[in-house]
Amino acid sequence: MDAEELRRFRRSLLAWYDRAARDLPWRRTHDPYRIWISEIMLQQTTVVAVIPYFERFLARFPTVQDLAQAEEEQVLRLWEGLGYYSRARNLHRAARVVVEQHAGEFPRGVETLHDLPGVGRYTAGAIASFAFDERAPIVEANTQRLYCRLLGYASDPKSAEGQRTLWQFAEDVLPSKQAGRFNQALMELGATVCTPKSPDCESCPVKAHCRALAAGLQHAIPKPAVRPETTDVTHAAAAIRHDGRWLLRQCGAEERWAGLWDFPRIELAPADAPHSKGALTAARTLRARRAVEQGVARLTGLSIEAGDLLHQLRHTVTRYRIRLLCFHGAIRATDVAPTASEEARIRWVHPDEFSALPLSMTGRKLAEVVQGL
DNA sequence: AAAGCGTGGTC
DNA sequence: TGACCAAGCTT
Repeated sequence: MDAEELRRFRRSLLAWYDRAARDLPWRRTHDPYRIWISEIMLQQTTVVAVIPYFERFLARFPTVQDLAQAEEEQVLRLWEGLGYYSRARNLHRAARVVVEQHAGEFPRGVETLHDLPGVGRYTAGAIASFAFDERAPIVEANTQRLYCRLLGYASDPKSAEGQRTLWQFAEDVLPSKQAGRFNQALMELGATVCTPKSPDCESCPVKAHCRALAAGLQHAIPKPAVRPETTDVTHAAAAIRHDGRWLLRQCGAEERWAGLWDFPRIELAPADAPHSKGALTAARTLRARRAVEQGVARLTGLSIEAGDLLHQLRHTVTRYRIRLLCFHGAIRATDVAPTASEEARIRWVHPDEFSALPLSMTGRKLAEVVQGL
């Protein structure tokens, strides 16, 4: 676009945003802390899912100081069910950086923001422009799709060349004033008009500037990403009660759901697991029980006996379809002591206290099952 | 630089 | 039911 077309584009977009903008909680403030929280929560997550988490999180941690002083486990507890839990751990770390290295004052400037844990190129630009009105470009899912269509960019937007092209456009298109509002308008257009499946080009305020529409390619652009196929896996867990309390274990740093609590759970070798759609034969059930006994011993240092199957469930996560077999379990001997590191990761929990811990998805589902026992 | 990381909604 | 998608970042 030449300078004149750029001016018309900006004017049309802002005029549309004036009447079409959704009223979202994080659009009612310029507080960088609140904007930061919202941006982290919104990473790969829908607006509808985020809103209740956002309100609850801010009520519990109104300032960056409150967040920095909290225990990580309490931060994770407010994140439970939102997914991508490294976001919560990074958020907590970053709050401590802001308090300790920036005197509790949120840093300005894309580069300083980018240094915070969990803040990448997009999020740094978002905070800088929304909170401080800096002229910082952004590219995320909505704007990536929008820019691709406006430019008629038909190659892979995720490639190095694609990213160079899109970030360059994101910068070129930004006005020198009201950059934050303009970035919001770009995203809003992508989210509500220039949508993935059936873009509403008829009512688009900038359709006159869209190369994809001019070529009739709005459905073919952007080029869809190739997705990895999902793999079937079987996990086995043990539900072990002692004095009315259940044995839970905190997932380790290298595991899925790191930092969250779950019933002791292992992945079964294919030989010990039922075929993905097949029935669980007696022989395989027995092998799964032996495997979960060994697994619990390794994870907790406790000797247990696995009994009948208590519950089965399926859960899909990223690229794995997990089939979970949960067995009743009983402590075999009381004189076995976990090592210190195992000890730190296991807890006997009364059902009334489940809600005080951040639970993994499988932990949450099984907690619900054992509530009724 | 490719792979890992969650969950819920929609079509 | 399953594929697709959502205000990405880290290693």
